[in-house]
Formats: sequence, structure tokens, C-alpha cells
Amino acid sequence: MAQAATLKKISVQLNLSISTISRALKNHPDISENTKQKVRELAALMEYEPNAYAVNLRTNKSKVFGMVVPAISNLFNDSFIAAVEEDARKNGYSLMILQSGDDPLQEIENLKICKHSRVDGIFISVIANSHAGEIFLKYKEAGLPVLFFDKTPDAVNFDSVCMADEEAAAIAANTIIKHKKKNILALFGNPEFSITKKRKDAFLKAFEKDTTGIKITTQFCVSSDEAKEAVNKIINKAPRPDHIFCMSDELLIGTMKSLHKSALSIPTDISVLAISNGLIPGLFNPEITYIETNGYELGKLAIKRMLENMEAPTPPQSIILPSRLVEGGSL
Amino acid sequence: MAQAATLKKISVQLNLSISTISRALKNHPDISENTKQKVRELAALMEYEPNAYAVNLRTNKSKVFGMVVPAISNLFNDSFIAAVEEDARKNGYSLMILQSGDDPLQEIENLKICKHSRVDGIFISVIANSHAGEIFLKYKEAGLPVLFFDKTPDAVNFDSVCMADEEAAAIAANTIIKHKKKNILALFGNPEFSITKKRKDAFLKAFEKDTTGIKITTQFCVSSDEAKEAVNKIINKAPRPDHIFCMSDELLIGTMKSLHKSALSIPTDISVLAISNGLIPGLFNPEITYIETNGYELGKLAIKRMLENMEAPTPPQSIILPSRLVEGGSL
DNA sequence: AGAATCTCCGCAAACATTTGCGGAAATGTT
DNA sequence: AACATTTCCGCAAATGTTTGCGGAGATTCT
Repeated sequence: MAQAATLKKISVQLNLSISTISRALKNHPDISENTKQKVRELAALMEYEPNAYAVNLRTNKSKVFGMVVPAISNLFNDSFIAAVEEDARKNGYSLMILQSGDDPLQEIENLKICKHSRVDGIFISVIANSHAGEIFLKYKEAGLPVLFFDKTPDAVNFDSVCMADEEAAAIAANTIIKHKKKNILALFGNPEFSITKKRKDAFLKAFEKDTTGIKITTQFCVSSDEAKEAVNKIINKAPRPDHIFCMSDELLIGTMKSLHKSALSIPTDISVLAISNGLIPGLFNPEITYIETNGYELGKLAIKRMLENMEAPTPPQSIILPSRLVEGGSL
Repeated sequence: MAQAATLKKISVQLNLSISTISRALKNHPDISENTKQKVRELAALMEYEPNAYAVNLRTNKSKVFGMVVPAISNLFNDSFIAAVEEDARKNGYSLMILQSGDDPLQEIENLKICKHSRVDGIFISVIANSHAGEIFLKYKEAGLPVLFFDKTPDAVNFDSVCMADEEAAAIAANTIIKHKKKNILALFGNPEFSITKKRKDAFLKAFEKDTTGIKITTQFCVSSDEAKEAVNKIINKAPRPDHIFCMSDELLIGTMKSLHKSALSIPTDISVLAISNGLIPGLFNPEITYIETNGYELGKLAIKRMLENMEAPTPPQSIILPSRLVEGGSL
């Protein structure tokens, strides 16, 4: 393959100046239709395509978004990322993905990589004990849009798109109340996440109105295995809970592994309700009833918001995606 | 925040030339230790960081890899991607991800985006009816490394990393034989994939030696729902199969949904074996026995191979990740 | 015919960096 | 003291593109 075509090479062939080629290709009115034709033909023939780096250098726009997440491989994140990538691509943007693991330093490092790569905007789901607060501010002041999704810091004044965490938890609580459950084990995730706090508070609050003889045991579990252990312990103690609530797929998985080992049947012996992205609850028998938190839809909202920011800077906005109950047979 | 620091701005402050600043920052021996000190200090103070685009323009290296996949949100792909991203980042590279859906045109488009973005290398898992054959050749000849993973075209002479498809299928077959199953329903994925063909051929071949009264029904299903339907139909017909083999998680999910509806119990009434990435089989009760195809490990191999290519061009290599049997209780 | 207006195009600077080459000053060698 | 070497640094070109400005030639107007 011949070396990559450039404006210069075309200009030499056609005995025109570089600027004329550039303008012809951009359909600039200053250039005659005749010339444009010739230029376009030769450009096509030579398979010319503008050097992205030269363009970026000149225009200071990269057409790339950065995405910083704790992990890609996650039932929620992967569908979120998929949605963002889809619409980003449709609008001429690419997606650069960086994983932070659970390392605050890596998260900061990733944000710096975004900056260094001159991305046009950053999507971020922060990790549990993030230290990146000042960086967000700095970037924002430097005109680099930062959009939080799912896991957000407490900081206000940023764009954010989230699930309706309170609403989801409230729906869960009310559903449980409606089914007249009396002894509830409620499992929540990492207590350092604001998402955990939100869900837990809303969940408990919903019971305040109607606590007639309801016992609620709440427990934090940071992994599937911890959830499994927690359930293992409690289902063998009398009085056994008649319901288990899981605020995430991860906890649901642990819970179900434990219940599978036991001889308890769902929903007669014990009922289950989860907040989930949707895949996992459908795998069990009976299928688990869950409040849906749709990563894909949330992603669509996020990229839409980001693209608006590309048009013109707008005041920060908190977008919330409503939840809905999906009936399985576990309650 | 002051406008981004550049070599020029530093040079003005220090009354030195741009080239001196550049060299000082790169620890070039031509520059005195004294000067280097001053430059480094001011650079740090001004939070200088090289403009990636200018560097790329000059050096023609982007430090970015492209990843073209049918979909991100996929039990196998997401862990593969996660592994690649991890090690890419550790080596100073970033990952740009593009989804092709099931659209051959989009796949070609994505490859063009990679080219246009001047990525240093491309990871690709091709879609079912890919038309991108010539593009791979073109890019390769242009010196742009292309590495296939998981789903590869038949073309030889490219780097590729794959699961040991034949081996996995053979292990599956032999395991089934060992358990003396006599009436087997074997579900395979999209027949247009070479991966499907490989697994099916190896699976059937393993039975050739030992076909004493074994009946095998093979069926192609391109979705979870199709698998469900297929199983629905066959388990109600006499003689009912005593075993179901699923070549992927997707098919396993469909199969299990169907079995859940039936009154059949596993493994006494019917046994199940799958090829899987690992998460899904563990969710059922009993856990499903499976041959592991580890996306994460495969990703590690892929990025390792790609990085070798960055060092120096090497002859194409086909890397195969061995499989292993993970015992559940479904057989 | 002279002036005004268009049409079409090129010059050159700018974006930030890298690097071959050359050169002045300092140091070392006989 | 004359020469050779080393140390340290700057000039300028090059990467590929965009864009303000200006200008030559053709056309139109009075």
C-alpha cells in the first residue's frame, strides 16, 4: 500500500495548493465546482482520509469520550457501556475505556489519561473510596465535561445520570409490605457507596409508616460470597426470615447459592426480591421478582446528555431513570 | 485554570529554546543537569503534559488499540475486554472499543474508524457473515497489526488467540461417553461461525470411536429462546434424551429455562453439560458441569501477543488456550 | 473605459512536538 | 599557544491540517 495520502500529495498531483484541496474536500463555496470534482475524484482514488492527529492538533477536538469505570465486566456496566458506545459512534465519537479496579490511585490515573488523551468528555462511575474530588472540579473548570453515572460522589453541580435508587428501594419495600412479610433480611452492598446509602435509607423509610410487627435485619455485604455466608447463617436460626431482599445482582447470586444448598423452597418457605439489571433473576426457578435498573437505557440517557454538552455548555443536570417492578415467581 | 502548558510557554519563561525544553524533559544527555532541574521544576509547576496529538503527528504512534466486537455486553467478551484493557493500560496503551452489532457494514465501518483513528493495533472478533476479509489484508500490508480472537475468519496468516474449541468439544464428548449417556441432544450456535463448526465436528468425531447404541441429535440455535424452544419440543417426545449438551452460555440459559418449566430433575432425569465462561453454570441448582472457556485468560494472552508485535513484527501465530472440565452436579 | 464586484485560488501562520545538524564556549591535550 | 575535544544549546525543518487575508483575473455596471 502506498504511503497514506495527504492533502499535499493530492495538491502536487493536481497542481493546486494545499488549501484549495482542503477547502474543496470540505465543499467550501470559494472553490469552483469544477475543481471540487477533480479533487474529490483523486482523493477517492488515493483513498485519502484526513489525519486525525493533525486535525485534532489544529482544532483541539478529539471526538473521543473517556469512560472510567471500576470494572467493565459487570452486569450493569457492560450494558451501560454498550449503549454509550452505540450512540457515541453514531455521532462520530469513539469511546476509550479505563478500568479503575478498586484502586483510588488508579482511578485518578485514569482520569489523567483521559486528560492527556484530550478526550472531549468523561463518563465516570466512581469507586467506593474515591479521592478524585478535586480533579473533577479542576477538569470541569478547564472546560472538560464530566458526567457521573450510577455511582456518583456527593458533589453537586455536575451532570449525573442515575437509577431512581430511592424509588426502586421504595417500590421494593412496598411490594414486600403488600405481601405481608414479617421477618425480612435485607442485604445491601458496600456501605461506602452513596448508592447503598440511598437505597437503604429509602428502603427503611418505607417501612416506617407501617411497621406492624415487621422485623427487618439489614446487612452489608461487599461480595457475592459474603451474601452467601450471611444468608447461610441466618436461615438456620429461628425464627427464620420469611423474605430476603437483595439490592443488587451480586447479592442475589450469593443469596440463591445459599438457598439452593438449603431445602427451602421459594416462595413458599421464603420469598426473594432483588434490584437488578434483568438477566440474572430470570435464570432461577422460579424466576426472581425484581425492580429493574436498566443499564442500557441509562447509557442512552447519559450519551444524550453528553452530546448536548458538546453542542453548547449547559447548566448541570441530574437525570434519573425511573424503575419498574418485574414480576417473577419468587414472591 | 490557565491554558494548557506547552513547551513554548516553558521556554519563554526560562529564556531557553523549545528544543532545549523538549530535550531536558526527556533527559537527553546534551542538556546540563542544571538546566534539566530548572525545566523539570517549572514543568511540574505549570502541570505540563505533552500534547498527545502533536506527539502522534510527529511520531505516527497513537498508543491506542482498537477493539472491534459484535457486542460488549456478552459474558465472554466483557471479561476478554477487561483483561486486554488492564494490560494495555499497564503498558501505556488505551483501548478504543467499537461494536458491530450483527451488521457486516458496521463491522467494516468500525475497522475504518480504527484506521482513521490511527490505532497501533486491532483486536477483532468477527461477526457471523463478515465481509471484511480484504480489509484485514489491506491493513496488515499497511503495517497495522490485526489480531483475531475467539471468532476468527478462516484466513490464515494472521495472529489469532482462541479457545481450544476442538479440545473443549472433545472433552465434553468424552465426559458424556464416560457417563454412559445414550440419547443426547447437542445444541450448537450460529452455524455460520467457524467456532460452531469446529466444536460440532470435534464433538461428533469423538463419538465415532464409541457409538455403541448412542443416539445424537444435533441442533443449531442462534439465540437463547431458540434453545428453549428446541428443548421444549424434544423433552416431551419419547424417547426423551438423557443428556443435553450446550456449546455456549446462551444455549445453556435457554435450556435451563425449559427444564425449569418441566418436572425433570437434574441429573437423575436428564443431565446437562455446557461450554461456558463460568458465571452462569454456577447459578443453577445443581450447578452445571462445564468446560471452561476463560475470556479473561484469553484476553491476557491476546494483549501479550499484541505487545510483542509492538516491539517488532513477528510471523503470525495461532495461540490456543487449553480448556478444562469444571465439575458441577449436573452430570 | 474606468470603476466596482465576483469568482476562484494561494500564501503563510498556527497548532505542539521531535530531531538532525551545526555552532559557540569551555575544557583538555601537546 | 595552537589545536582537538567535549559540553551545552539553538536553528530550522518536518509532521498534516485549518483558516484569515489578500490578490489576480474575469465579469458587470455606469
